[in-house]
Amino acid sequence: MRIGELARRAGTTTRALRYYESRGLLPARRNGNGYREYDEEDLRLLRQIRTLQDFGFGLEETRPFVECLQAGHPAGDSCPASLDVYRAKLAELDGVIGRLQAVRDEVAAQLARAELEAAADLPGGPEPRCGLTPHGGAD
Amino acid sequence: MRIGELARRAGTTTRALRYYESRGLLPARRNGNGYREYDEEDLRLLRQIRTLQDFGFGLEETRPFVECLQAGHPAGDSCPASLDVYRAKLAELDGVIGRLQAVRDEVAAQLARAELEAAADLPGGPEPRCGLTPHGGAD
DNA sequence: GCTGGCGTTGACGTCGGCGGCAAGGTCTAC
DNA sequence: GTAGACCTTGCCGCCGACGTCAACGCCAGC
Repeated sequence: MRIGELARRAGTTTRALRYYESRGLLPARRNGNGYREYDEEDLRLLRQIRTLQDFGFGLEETRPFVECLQAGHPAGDSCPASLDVYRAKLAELDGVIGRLQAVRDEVAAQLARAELEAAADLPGGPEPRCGLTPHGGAD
Repeated sequence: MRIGELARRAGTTTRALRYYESRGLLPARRNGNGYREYDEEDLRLLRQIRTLQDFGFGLEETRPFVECLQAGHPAGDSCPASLDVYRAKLAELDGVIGRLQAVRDEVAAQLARAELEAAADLPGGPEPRCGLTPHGGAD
């Protein structure tokens, strides 16, 4: 099949496919007129890429999975390198989630405080302090 | 004080300050030779910006806080517009965290499955399936 | 007067994953 | 033969928050 059909069947665009090829991720055969030619195996590789991308994996992170499939393994994550990517992504996600959660709690606290102060200011309250408190606590 | 000193005292760079000014966020007076001239109030504004930035707020999101301080309010979050930004950021964070958590759990599950299959493959296991499962479930 | 350390503006580079457009080649159908 | 649907390469644009020059001006000290 050609690039347009492959893109449609994988739910992506020809632009993305050419980009993947330029990154050496999804090589393509060429037929007589220079058109790219793909088969069902390429569709498998591409679906692996797309699935990981949908999960927030970067393109480079999908490479071990693709190479694993290309090497004839039954699944993209049948190889140790893929498992390493899983583990690294897991650690990365845990870090990001933890930091975001901390920020979320801090923002929620600041919002609650500011709302209280606003309510206290209407009847006539005391003088508050300056916005969001820096990380260090004391300046 | 001039731009270099302000940058040092706020823990940022002159480049960032000029950028903020170009965005209309932190205007500067000029002295005779064309140098930017700042005072302690500017330092307060800048610290407000930096604190919010450290929490992951975009520059535009800091604008209401800065304008609130410029309007003479005691804190950057003394104004309704700032509270709206808090609330929007809170909702945004909750959405992002929820999605990341879902991805995290999915990756953890895939990792566990793949590790099991790898262990089962060494002694001689059954045939597994393909990598990470797409969102839809059935294709 | 000359060095060095400040400051100025302007323009381009960064990172990722493509989108969009231009200018052309190729094949099919009518 | 010609419209139109596909394909090709290549290059610029985008998003945010600056970093990194380049080329220059200003001022203090020796």
